[in-house]
Amino acid sequence: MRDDHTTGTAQDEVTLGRIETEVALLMRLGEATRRATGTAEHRVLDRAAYVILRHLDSAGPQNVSTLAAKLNLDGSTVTRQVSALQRDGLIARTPDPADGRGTVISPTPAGLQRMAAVQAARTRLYGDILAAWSPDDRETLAELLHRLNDALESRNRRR
Amino acid sequence: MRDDHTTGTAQDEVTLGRIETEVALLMRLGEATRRATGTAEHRVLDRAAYVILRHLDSAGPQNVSTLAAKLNLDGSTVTRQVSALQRDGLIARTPDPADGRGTVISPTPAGLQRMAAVQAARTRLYGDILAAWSPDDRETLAELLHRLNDALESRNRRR
DNA sequence: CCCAGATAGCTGTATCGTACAGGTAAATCA
DNA sequence: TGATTTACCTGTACGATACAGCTATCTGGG
Repeated sequence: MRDDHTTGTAQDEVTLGRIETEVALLMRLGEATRRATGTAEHRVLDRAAYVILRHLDSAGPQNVSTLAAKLNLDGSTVTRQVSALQRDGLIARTPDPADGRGTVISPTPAGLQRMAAVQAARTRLYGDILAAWSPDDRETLAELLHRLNDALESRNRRR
Repeated sequence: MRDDHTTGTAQDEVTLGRIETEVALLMRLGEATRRATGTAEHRVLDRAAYVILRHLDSAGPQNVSTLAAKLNLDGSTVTRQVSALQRDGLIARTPDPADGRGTVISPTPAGLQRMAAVQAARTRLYGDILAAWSPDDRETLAELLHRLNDALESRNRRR
């Protein structure tokens, strides 16, 4: 990459460009990995379902709109995801006692179990991928990714 | 399922779990950001088109199969992406002089210009998001993401 | 108390990215 | 040269998503 861009210390521009590149690449690779890994056996839980179950697990039962807002998804999308999850017995819908329009979505034991299995498989996968890394580097990666996500999230919220 | 995995220290398991979580989150946020950012003005170039143009830019003109292999995509997918790019004047197809079955895909000036614009916008976005970060931290993030991608890629290739 | 608006969720429809199966034409090899 | 492989395209299907429009319910000002 040449120094196309003037502003700020050139070095910083370069670094930002690298980050942009690497994030784009990671998204592509992550998708490919998920596709390759999932197709085989745990086709059981596609990406959307997994994030919904994770969120329900960590944030507790909640209704569709809340879920949609948290996940940055349209309500209709979540409605459909949730329907599929219910069909598969992974979540339950109960009428919201406090609001006749709402339904509260909660994970079923089967759903939690399924989610945990996928999570464990993914964690194992990362263990495999990062086998050669030092604990320190892993720690730093986790930390920086966390901060990156925080930054992305607060920026998304701000607009 | 505690230390199913032996090798190491519970702490390491925890770190792997965090990495798994953060990567999943990043993919979701990245999608959301792209959607939010892109819709407004540079709806000009969706994700798939962008990665294709980037690849053509960095790796030079090449035919559909090569491109598909590099991008971990099915040939038919790339065929269609390329058709759309051609329709929009962003790439050109020329018959492969060395192989009558093949077509060589190359970016047009318009395509490169468009790609550079999107790339610059994204880089600017990261500059914005990471405004509060020290150059050192940015550098480390870029470096670790690069190593993570390398690891993911070689793992994908290996199977 | 009632109605006007807001909100929760669902359904219809559309788009995008992707895969797989099957076709045709060109290349290659035994 | 004929069988096989390769490169690409087309048909079809699916998953994830958005937006628009619908119904049922809630809520706040008269």
